[in-house]
Amino acid sequence: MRRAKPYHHGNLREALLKAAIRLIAEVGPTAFTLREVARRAGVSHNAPYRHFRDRDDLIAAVAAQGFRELTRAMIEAAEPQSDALDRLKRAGLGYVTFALHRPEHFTVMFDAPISKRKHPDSAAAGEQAFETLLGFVKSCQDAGRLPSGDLRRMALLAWTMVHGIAKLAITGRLPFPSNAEVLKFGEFVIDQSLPVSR
Amino acid sequence: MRRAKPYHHGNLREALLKAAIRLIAEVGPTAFTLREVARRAGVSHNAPYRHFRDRDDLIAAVAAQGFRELTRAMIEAAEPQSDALDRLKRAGLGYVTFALHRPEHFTVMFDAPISKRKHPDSAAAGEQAFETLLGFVKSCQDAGRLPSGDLRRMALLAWTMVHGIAKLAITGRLPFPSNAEVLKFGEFVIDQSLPVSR
DNA sequence: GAGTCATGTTGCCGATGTCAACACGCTGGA
DNA sequence: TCCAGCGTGTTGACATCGGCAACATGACTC
Repeated sequence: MRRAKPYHHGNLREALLKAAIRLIAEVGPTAFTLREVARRAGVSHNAPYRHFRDRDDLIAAVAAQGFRELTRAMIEAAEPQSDALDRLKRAGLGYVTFALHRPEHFTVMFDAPISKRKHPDSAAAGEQAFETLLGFVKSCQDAGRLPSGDLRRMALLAWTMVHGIAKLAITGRLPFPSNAEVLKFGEFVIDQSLPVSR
Repeated sequence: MRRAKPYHHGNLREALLKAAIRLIAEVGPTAFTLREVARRAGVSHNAPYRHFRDRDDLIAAVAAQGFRELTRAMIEAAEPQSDALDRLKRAGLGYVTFALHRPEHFTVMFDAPISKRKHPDSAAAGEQAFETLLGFVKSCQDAGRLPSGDLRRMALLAWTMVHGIAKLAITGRLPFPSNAEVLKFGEFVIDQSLPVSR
């Protein structure tokens, strides 16, 4: 029979990360507290320091995890489509959808002051998310669905659009009552701004 | 001869607001501290409570002030132009420029969790900023420089663009080393996405 | 079987937000 | 003219937080 409370947790790092993500979703990145995370993981207030350098380090880990999930969300959203341009659009809407479903997590990823130097893994995960979006744009160019031109610039244009919508929606600045309407607006913006030959 | 330290400050509310804005610019919205603001204004740590309900209330006041300045920045940026479309573009670039020059202040305005119910003045200032942008779009429609259509939707499109650029640039996500290049990219995005008849 | 090291714990520190009680001094009515 | 009331600022206290140091536990190695 197992001890009710073994001295060593076994997989504390994972548990802390999960608890942190849930706590941030509940109370927001500002009210988020290292000690509360420890409490929820059932360990003492100092146990987290064995796995994360400090509060910011845990937050950076949360951000990195978020970027990985965002990358997957875009890929999965594009999956069902076969046309390159449709795939790009879906990926963009997947980006917005992720932000709508996990606004606090998204906020941590983009607005928490995370030093790239001190948290290179988080930065790398962020760049991979962008590279994913860039891949979809490149596919469009290769398939002749978008004008060949400065690839990076076009990807940044797409990113600007979806990010703008996501941030405005999250902070309650868009006058749309439902996520569905936000996404409809998202489609409008994407269609409007992509330089598809018309 | 005046007392060196009169018991009553005279204009403490203004002084606190200014100190808060400067402090946020220096250390960011997260590290921002009520007590440090009081210290800089030369009053005790509890004096601010006579003018602001709590920390969030002061932050909301900072945000409101920021929105007023943003509104003015857009208007002044548009000023020199006579063509309606040029005025809209300049206003948009003014929005981005404001964000680039005062990133922490901008962050407070849009990313601090400010309750609209508890801080209606801040919300009102934010809406006025949007109404200003909307006015520029309407002028374009009236002058036939933009297709007449859903005015609000078009204004939201414009807002999405400039906000997306601003946020990405502020958080160091755009690969442009100078503000000038960010603004050049901004022009590209605006030209690309505004449905000017071509 | 003993020692070593990663992993948790307890105790402590200074700083913060906020509440309560008190101090000052302007202003207006007797 | 005086004093009472009230707006404004101060002092003191408390719980909580992030983080450091010292100690406890127990798994793995030789």
